Amino acid sequence: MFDMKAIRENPDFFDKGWARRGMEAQTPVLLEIDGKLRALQSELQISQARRNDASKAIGMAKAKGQDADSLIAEVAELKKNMPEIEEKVRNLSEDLKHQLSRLDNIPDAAVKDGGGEEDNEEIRIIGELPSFDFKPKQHFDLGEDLGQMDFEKAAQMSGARFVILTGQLARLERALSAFMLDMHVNEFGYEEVSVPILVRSQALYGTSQLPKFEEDLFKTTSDHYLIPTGEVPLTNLVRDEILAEDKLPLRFTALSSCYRSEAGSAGRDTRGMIRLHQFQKVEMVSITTPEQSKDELERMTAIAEEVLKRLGLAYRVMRLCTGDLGFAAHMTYDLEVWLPGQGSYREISSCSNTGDFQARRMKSRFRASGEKKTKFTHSLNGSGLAVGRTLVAVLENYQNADGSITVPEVLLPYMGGVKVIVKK
RNA sequence: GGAGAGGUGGCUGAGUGGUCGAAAGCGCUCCCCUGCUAAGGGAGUGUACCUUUACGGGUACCGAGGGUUCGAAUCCCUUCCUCUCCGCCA
Repeated sequence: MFDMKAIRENPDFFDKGWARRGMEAQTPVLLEIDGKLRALQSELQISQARRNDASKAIGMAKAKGQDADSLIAEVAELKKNMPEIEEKVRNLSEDLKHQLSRLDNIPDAAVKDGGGEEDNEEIRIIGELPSFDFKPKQHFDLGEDLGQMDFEKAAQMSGARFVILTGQLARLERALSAFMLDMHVNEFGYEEVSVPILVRSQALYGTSQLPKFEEDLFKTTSDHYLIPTGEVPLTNLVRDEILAEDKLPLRFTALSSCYRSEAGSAGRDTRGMIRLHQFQKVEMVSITTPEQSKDELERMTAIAEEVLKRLGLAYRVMRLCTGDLGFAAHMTYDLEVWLPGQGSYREISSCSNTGDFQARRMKSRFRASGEKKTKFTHSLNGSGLAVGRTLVAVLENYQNADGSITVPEVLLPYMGGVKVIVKK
């Protein structure tokens, strides 16, 4: 969401930004609505001011027992046109808000122009690809052979794109979550939060999944939505807040289930745990000042990378090009982990700086001490990491010739003595 | 689910149709006084938008959205939320 005043002052900047995403110039329409709206607002305000003055005079006259009929008649006359103007103002401001809420964030200058995934920039490649003296299997074969990953039972009760983990694999998922959370909380200053999974539309509007992407969400009969990411409740923690500058940055982390309808991805990643309707994710969210957000994105990305490093997983860091950048994102780094079974890199984390884009939507502001004016905060979100996909990565990278899985060393404290996951 | 009560500024809490953006207290900021901590005195202290070179002026907002009225924090309707009791329940 953007400040209409900023658009008014520098329309070229915005049109150029949107052009980089392949969008047409938006400001002519916006400026036209805005111009009409402000003209009518001024007109309305003049009438309101006169009405207020007259009403006060009526009050005073009546208090003194004087006759006020002529004043009342004057206001009645004045008010003849007001409802019409009021309605126009209401319609125009709703229209403007609607238009603004559907416009993508402007990409950072550092983001490369591009059409899609294929144009993303490779920033760095970390870790050595593991070598096997046998043909590495994919995670679903490994999991099913271990007898602890069941897609059929899951399909029976829930349909496609669900999984059931049992035994050591269920424990491994829990271990991964706990390992990640402990790291964020104990070493990197994140506050752990336990969040609602069901939220109302306004929360999703704040983080900008709504109004444009409703089809990607699950909705309940009580008009709640299931969160597609922990970003939603974590970022909404500062909705309508005016924070003291010295409290920033705020850093939150949460483990949550995430729910996605995967509308439009029929046929993609149909096998396995890569793309499910429900998955676990450890999310990081930072609320910062405008000056801090650039560095905070690097910091957050580094923390997500640290999880992969400690797990001994090879990965690469991609900076998304304009064509692949999410709606709310100003700049995004994707972390892609190496999956030897699949023989490719797959996204396991996505860290984004949204600038003040979300903050404007949810009115999250801060004030420097002594300053009178408030400013919008910046918000960032990143996976640290997607737990389900991390489990996939561990299985494929730590598989042995006999189909067993060696537990990565950092997870041992969480595995209750289990060093190797074997068939039940 | 049933029955009630209530949502006011950073906080507590007045205010049931008229000069209320809102008393008072607390907190906070600045100043004064007091030979350092304490106490006291004075001034200021919501958000957003429009307008103005500036000083300033205007509008809206008392959970949210409608309505009544010359005039609404106050009356009416809808809705969300909170609390109490009962029921149910992890």
